[in-house]
Amino acid sequence: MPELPEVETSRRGIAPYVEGQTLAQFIARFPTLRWPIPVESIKALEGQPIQHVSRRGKYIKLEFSNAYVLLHLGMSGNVRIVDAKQPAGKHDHVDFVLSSGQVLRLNDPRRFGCCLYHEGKQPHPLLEKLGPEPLSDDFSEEYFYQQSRNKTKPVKLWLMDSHLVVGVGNIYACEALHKAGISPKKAVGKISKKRLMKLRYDVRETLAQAIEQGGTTLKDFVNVDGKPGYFKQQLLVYGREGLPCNHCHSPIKNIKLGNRSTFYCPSCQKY
DNA sequence: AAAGACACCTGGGAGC
DNA sequence: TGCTCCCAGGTGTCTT
Repeated sequence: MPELPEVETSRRGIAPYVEGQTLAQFIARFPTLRWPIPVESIKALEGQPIQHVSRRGKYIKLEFSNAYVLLHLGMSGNVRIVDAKQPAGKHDHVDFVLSSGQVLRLNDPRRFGCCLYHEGKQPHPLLEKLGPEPLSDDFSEEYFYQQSRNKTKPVKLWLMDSHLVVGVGNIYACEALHKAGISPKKAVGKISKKRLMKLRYDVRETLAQAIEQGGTTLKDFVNVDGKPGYFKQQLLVYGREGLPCNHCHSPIKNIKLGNRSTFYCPSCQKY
């Protein structure tokens, strides 16, 4: 489900209900998501306030005074704020019961997400090697250009590598490349500086617009209010195989790149 | 060093 | 109706 805009939408949705609340109780109904849930460590945080809900890439951090809980939504996860009396449904694996009587509830059918504990000065190992935030100044023109040189990877796979930049998943990689008019197969090292700068701009614009729209709902993504994201209406290529390109009316193609579906317009994105 | 394959897991839809 | 097969918003790890 979630790329950066969906995670940010989730973060913004839960923050007002969670920040400043004390963790009254931690409940894990399933022992393992992608990795085992460190139940004892997180339970030890009971009684402490959750000071801040932040985000790094596609990870959500629930920050306590001296530790944080790291959540990832994987492919199918979502977080909701529900009343404590609401019975847990299938795949409602984790509850953070709050002093308000509400619950931050993590649902993740495929269990590709995670719920981890971390303390100490160093960042969690999973966060350590992440590239810059795409909407931050660290994601600079110079950085983007320098990283691209002498690389033979198809540009789409390069864009989706979280060591380069975080948060760009399959949907937004396809969309940004379409806006930039670049073939997803093109070796990134062979793309001119001018076209790369356009791509960098389009990555940022696509993500920013999707955040504004509350993310993309393909199937079942909902924000904390239970509402879908509205960016799907603006998708230019993703999921539009065979339909006419909005720009040139050629049929959109779907090819496999790195084993992921890749939608593009073979006419607008020839090179 | 870098690219590619594979792994993890459930559910929905297509086709028979 | 029900079976099988394929596909899905991610990403760490192992193999070439």
